[in-house]
Amino acid sequence: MPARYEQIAAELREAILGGTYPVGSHLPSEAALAARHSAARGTVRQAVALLASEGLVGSRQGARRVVLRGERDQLFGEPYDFARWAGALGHRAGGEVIGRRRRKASATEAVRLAVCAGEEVLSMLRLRTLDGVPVLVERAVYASWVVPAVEVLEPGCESVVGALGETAGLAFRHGEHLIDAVAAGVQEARLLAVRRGSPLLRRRRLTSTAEGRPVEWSDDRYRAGSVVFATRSPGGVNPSLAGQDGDLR
Amino acid sequence: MPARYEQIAAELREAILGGTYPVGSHLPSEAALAARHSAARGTVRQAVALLASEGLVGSRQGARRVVLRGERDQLFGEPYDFARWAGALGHRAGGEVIGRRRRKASATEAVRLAVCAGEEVLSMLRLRTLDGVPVLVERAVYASWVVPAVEVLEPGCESVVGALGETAGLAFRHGEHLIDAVAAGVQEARLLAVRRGSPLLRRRRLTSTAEGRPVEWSDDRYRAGSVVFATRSPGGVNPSLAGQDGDLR
DNA sequence: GGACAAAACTTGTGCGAACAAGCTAACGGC
DNA sequence: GCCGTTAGCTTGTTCGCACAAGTTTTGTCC
Repeated sequence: MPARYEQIAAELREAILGGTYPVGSHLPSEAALAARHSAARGTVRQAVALLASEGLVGSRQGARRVVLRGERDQLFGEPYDFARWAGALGHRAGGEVIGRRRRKASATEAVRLAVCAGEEVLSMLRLRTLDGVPVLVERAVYASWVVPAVEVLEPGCESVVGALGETAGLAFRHGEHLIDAVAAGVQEARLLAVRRGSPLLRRRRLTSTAEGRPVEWSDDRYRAGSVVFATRSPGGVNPSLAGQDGDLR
Repeated sequence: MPARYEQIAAELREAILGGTYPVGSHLPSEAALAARHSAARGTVRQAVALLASEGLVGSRQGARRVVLRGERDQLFGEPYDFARWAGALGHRAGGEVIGRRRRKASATEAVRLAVCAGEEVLSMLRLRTLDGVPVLVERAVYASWVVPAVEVLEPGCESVVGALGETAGLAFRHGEHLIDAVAAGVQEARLLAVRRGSPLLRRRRLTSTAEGRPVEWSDDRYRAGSVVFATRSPGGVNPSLAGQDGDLR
């Protein structure tokens, strides 16, 4: 059973999304909510803090909380899962594994995955499609300690992260994203059916366990025009200067 | 004076960044921190929750908190300010205003800025440079209620947001970002000194006051290779399908 | 020594109270 | 009617306590 404050948050969230509290309207006061749910004010505050972190409500000392958004945006805060994401948006995800092999970790990969340099990792190249249209080239590297669990998965498996969550009982969260634009190379142009040099949106992402242990480091390149990344700010999108490999410094 | 939990958080943050608690090490227990600062455990929990939201520490029920990062990344959570950002990274920001005029808000702009459709807004086109190299074309639109405050600023003003914060006493935070890749058009190619069709990283961003009132809606296009956007996940980067205008749905 | 069980420790959740700080609306004087 | 003051409401911060749930260490038995 979820925690009490999560229940209250879920109820409020549904009410907001369902239109009971339209955008711009005020939420009931914490005292009122506490009375309604027979909970302490602190518990209610935990609930609304959750909604605030999702960007649904805003607050100002002294004034009642205001509803800022009336629609959920897709999968906020959840770890990346292409298949689930596409499904939630009513589209059909497909794809194929172009290549999969073990090799030694590069210096950057070793740092990202917090493994020793030269340790063996699993490298995987995948093409993802949306409703049959190729939209994404994914180059993922898995940390050595999950390689056995990943290798037993059938190559056609659509969601490595999802499957690992079930078989290995691991909870994931995303750690970091580095986003920039690059020109399509020869291989990407062929796979995505675009001209060489046309713009691609690149996202390098690190998936970690809930405790912060890195699992997967991936370089994803999206065809321009196919997807838009959305983010809200407390949580912060921050430009940083690009180095040779665009690492954070 | 900042709140108690912010002081404790700041102290812990400095200790982590300063190497007192190296990456991978454990933080003292909440009880120990509470005793050291003569504060209640709840207050300490608020402090470490802040650090956790910044991605500096992780936690697991029953086990001590672990330090996840030892370096601050640039300006996390702060509202966008090109000049300040560049300065913090040791680079010289420059730029010029190409155009500035009042006009009626488009439908999208009206929605974004939460003003009535057709209301007058201030449109501004700017070229930004880093160490003399053009890196960014910025097309910003300001909500009518701040137009007077914006117009009195000299055109050479490097930081509109910063200036408004000082003159009007407004506190800002970012609301939303939409990030994708586009090909350079004729104007952008000329301004950024790249070939037409070469990849640009586009970020459309909404800046709001702390209470959630929209102030600025801007379409920023960065030359590929010049910047990388970084973000951490609780706070969420979420791909969404691209519509005609890439709006969230 | 090694495996198992218990104890000690640590974080997660929840309650209730109190005061501070800021906002709103009602009230009263002009 | 208009405006300033005031009283009441609402959120922000802090305290202290208690128990639940999970982890780590200790200790014991074989």
